[in-house]
Amino acid sequence: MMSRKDAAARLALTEPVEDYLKAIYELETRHGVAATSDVATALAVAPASVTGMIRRLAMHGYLDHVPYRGVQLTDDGRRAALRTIRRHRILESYLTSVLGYPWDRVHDEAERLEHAASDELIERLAVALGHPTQDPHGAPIPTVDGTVDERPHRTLADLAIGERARMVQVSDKNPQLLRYLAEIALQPGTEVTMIAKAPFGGPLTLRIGTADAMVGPSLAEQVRVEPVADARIVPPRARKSTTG
Amino acid sequence: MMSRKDAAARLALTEPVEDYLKAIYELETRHGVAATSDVATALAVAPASVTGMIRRLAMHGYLDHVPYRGVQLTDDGRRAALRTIRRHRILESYLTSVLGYPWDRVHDEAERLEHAASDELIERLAVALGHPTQDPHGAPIPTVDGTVDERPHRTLADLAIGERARMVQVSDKNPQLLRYLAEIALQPGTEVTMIAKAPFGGPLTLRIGTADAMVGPSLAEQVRVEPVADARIVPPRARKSTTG
DNA sequence: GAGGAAAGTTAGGCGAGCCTAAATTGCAAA
DNA sequence: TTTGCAATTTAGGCTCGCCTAACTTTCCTC
Repeated sequence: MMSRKDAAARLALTEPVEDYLKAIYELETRHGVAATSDVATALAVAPASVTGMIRRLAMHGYLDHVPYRGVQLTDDGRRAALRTIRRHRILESYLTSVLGYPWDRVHDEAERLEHAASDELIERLAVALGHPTQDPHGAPIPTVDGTVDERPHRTLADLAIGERARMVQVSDKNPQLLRYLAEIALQPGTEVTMIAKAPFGGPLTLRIGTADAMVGPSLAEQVRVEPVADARIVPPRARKSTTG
Repeated sequence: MMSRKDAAARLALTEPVEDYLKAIYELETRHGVAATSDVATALAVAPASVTGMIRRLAMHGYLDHVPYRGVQLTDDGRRAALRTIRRHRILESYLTSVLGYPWDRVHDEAERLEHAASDELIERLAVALGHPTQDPHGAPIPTVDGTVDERPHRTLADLAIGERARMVQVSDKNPQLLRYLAEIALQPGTEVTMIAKAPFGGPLTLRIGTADAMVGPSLAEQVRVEPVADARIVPPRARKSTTG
């Protein structure tokens, strides 16, 4: 009858606590489960530290933990995680749209601000942005009441030759990747056609606008896309000013 | 020869450390010295905790400490304090000017954000604001290289009857005071004339624009003013469109 | 089914910041 | 000059969040 502390003795949502909940949420939605060692990697912390924090989080009702078997967020845990993720993504949006940050440098800044900003600030930023639904990397922004449109996506690597798709999302955590994508003008909303795939994990050739770009398969796996219904290769000369 | 740790083992500027340096700086400039107990009060912490932190700060060269006698910031300590104060005041300016925060609610928000914001963010905000020199409460904003125009001011309570002055500054820490000042339209830049002073600590009568307001002496002591050179009571009908 | 590797947990420790209670010091008034 | 109070410091202890080292469990392979 005392496996969980009562709500009065709620665990403070300190910076580390918010980071753990967010990391666990992201691993759960991406891989179905959050392994202790994956959480440790994500937070750059020793596995033993994760076990310790998990016990504390479980004790306060943020997740269920079966030793050696795994961990599952409760509704409370998920709510707390989504609140932090909402903050992060709204901050990223504001930093890029209003303050002119390049998209490869907003992650670290948002990572720190998300713990310090009040709800009021976040909502004022959201209003200033016109209540955006996606952040600069295409990630959906959870609503205040904790719902997200987190649908599974195919990746660039999955596209068949000749298939056309719209880039929808990429992780915000790899600045080098983001800089390269900016270089080849591939960002959320951009349409892309798979031109060729070299065998045995060789490079993929993409058509982005009128230019071709070669990317490695590991990059392609990180870029999430949504196939475009009307999907044929259109020779450059046949398209006129659809974008400009 | 080892009273201070070498620069390599620099003390991390954590949130508490920045708060202590800021509080000590403010007490030093306001009262000449920073007493242990005053620091404790300012930070809502036990005096014994202050002693402990002071030892740590002294060990790392942020201040000089003579036990039982007092504390004095070094150049390093002052620099660190001013950096935090610059962040705080730029954040307050941005929150009011751009995001529409009322001036009585920016302090707490800035207090948390000042520790999380990067130098880059602060400078982008400063640029967006056109490099402001004062925050919404009239406090001077230190420059990046750590200089401030911190000149001593008279207070509203010091004004002689009939004397005219411009309101220059008020503390950002008392929301109720700030809300009342907003109510009687007294903010930095506003001109005010001392109409009457009731004896024995009684209320003071001020003329602000065309309206009169009564304020207590404790409020008047918190409002800093700068006498206006050309100082006579001007009847309302004699002034025409000097501001509009 | 038996090993062994990999994953996870427990044990024991550390520093930062905080606390209370018990000295100690300084100062001001008698 | 003494005395007593106020300010400060020391002593000892706490939690949080992290660590390494040693252990237990799981699971995969033979």
